[in-house]
Amino acid sequence: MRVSREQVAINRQKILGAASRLFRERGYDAVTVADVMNAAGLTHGGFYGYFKSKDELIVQTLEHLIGQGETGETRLTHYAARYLSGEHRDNIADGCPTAALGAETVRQPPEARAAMAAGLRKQIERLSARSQGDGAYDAAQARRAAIGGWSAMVGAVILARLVDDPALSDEVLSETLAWIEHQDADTSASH
Amino acid sequence: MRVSREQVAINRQKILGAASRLFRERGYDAVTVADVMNAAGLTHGGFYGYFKSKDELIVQTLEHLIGQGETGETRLTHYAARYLSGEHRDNIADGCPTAALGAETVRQPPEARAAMAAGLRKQIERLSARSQGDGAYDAAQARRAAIGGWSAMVGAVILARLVDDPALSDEVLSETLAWIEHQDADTSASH
DNA sequence: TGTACATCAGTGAACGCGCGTTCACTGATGTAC
DNA sequence: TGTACATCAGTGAACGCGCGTTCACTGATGTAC
Repeated sequence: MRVSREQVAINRQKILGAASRLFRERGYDAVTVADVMNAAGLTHGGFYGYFKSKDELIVQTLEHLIGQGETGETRLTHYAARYLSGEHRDNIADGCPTAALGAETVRQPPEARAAMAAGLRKQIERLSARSQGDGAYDAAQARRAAIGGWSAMVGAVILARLVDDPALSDEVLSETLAWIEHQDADTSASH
Repeated sequence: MRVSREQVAINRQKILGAASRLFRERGYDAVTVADVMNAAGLTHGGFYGYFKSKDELIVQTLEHLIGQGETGETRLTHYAARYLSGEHRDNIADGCPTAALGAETVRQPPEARAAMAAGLRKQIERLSARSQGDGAYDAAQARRAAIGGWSAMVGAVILARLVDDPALSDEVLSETLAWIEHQDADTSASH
């Protein structure tokens, strides 16, 4: 049964939203086209009216995820405090796409990697932008802190999710946060 | 055709070796049982004489990888210099199992996660063990540096492999290394 | 040490299942008058 | 504004393929005498 243009646009968003959650939760391979369509309230046959292939869905889902620009905190240590929380670790379906899918995206189509790379650039710039008033602060140093801090955040969340012992998992998050904070305090103070 | 006991032991090692490389290179799902057996010089039918299932192969491969204790450098910054090199980034098949497979192992059997968790503990201890002669050096601080530094290494290699722009990829590696070195110098100097 | 038989590692065909993808069909939407 | 027809979004059965796993068979190894 045909459906209004407006509904088509809504359904497209529903499909991308469902794929965004499912891919992060289970990885690309373990999610079927039927899974995504069912989660969006449709049947699998209609999928190819929206996307040419599952690969194209992967690419567009990543672009969708990267596109929805994160708002809010950009200061490194404040950002890290939220990123390295138990809530983020435990909510992979709504969490950072890089931590959930970055490692497997290496083996995905070039367009998928390109979307992830664009996200990384964006993230480095976001975290490099220091507050006003430290004009003397070296831009190169801010960029270095953004790259190093971001690497540590992504790695720590991956490790914390991997580990089966809750105490060790918590320790990875809290110690990495403390390490980033220490680094940041030191760097900022050096001017 | 039957084969000597000795040959069986050799074949088992060949299978684990082939699986070690293939899983890191392509991920668990994209590697078939037949791929592994062919790479080991056998045919797929013989697989179930060695392992109960593909899942068991995954677990035993991880234990095999974790088990072969890394020798060599344990000082954080020296270790990081090798880890954050272009060679390591470009040789995923022989590289760090955590960087290659850590993220997807979250969705694998509990035994697989347990093997990875054991590897993490080992790695934290290895990198926490400071050289003799800084007895005054705080053990908690060494552990923090090991956890933070290791998170940054794993994250950076994953990001560097993901990114399609070679310049940005190199920058992620070198800046993360510089960041770890800076952190370490500062921490060590504080005593 | 030799011989005869039992064992069992490896082979390759076959099975069953689930997945991505296609397709004929349905019926509501959009459009032309 | 109403009516008649064309369009096309969504459905669900079906297809083809590749994968994990099983199995009957083969022939070299291991063992008992």
